[in-house]
Amino acid sequence: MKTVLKDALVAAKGLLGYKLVYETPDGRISGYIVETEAYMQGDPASHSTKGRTSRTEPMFGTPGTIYVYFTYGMHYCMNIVTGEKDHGQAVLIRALQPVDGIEIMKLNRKTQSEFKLINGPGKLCQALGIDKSLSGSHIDNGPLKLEKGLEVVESNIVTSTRIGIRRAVDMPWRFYIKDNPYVSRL
DNA sequence: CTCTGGATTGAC
DNA sequence: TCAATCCAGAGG
Repeated sequence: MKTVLKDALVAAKGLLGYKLVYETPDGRISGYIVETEAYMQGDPASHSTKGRTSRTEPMFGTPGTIYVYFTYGMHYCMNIVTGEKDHGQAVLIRALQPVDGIEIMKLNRKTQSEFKLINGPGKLCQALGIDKSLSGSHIDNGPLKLEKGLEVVESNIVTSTRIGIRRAVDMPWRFYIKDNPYVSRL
């Protein structure tokens, strides 16, 4: 795990196929990571680019720290911090292929379609029931964990530009599993 | 304190 | 194509 989180670009690709697991009082919710985006140190599109603030403080923590932020007045998005402590790098988890707790997620998301359950960063947090309170926790000692999942070979990874950002729009730092029906979009 | 805009989503 | 909805961050 340590090597996977060595750097945001390495992690964004390397985390594809990993199983993201969330232990809740109602049961285990999990899914395979199928889509990610890297936010680098000094990246104009990253929340960390302007330095430490109360919101982005977790981004400067040790690799494996969870960073959750609230946006557009209604959505949470979840990241896993990578790289060295104090570098401010992270990987945005954009989509999962549902594995455990599918019924719970359908209730959380108010939809029956398994394909629209977690095919976007805001939907991911809604499906799992994640909010800001998890920001700053760590995958090694919190309710949110990573486990080995699918094997994904380099030739099955598609690279593209990131979605929804205004700055650094040309950086090819979004990655997803080729032909996977659970990604947010092609 | 006020103002602006956003790593989104779902409805039209 | 666009409104919903509210907080972080910047500026006064």
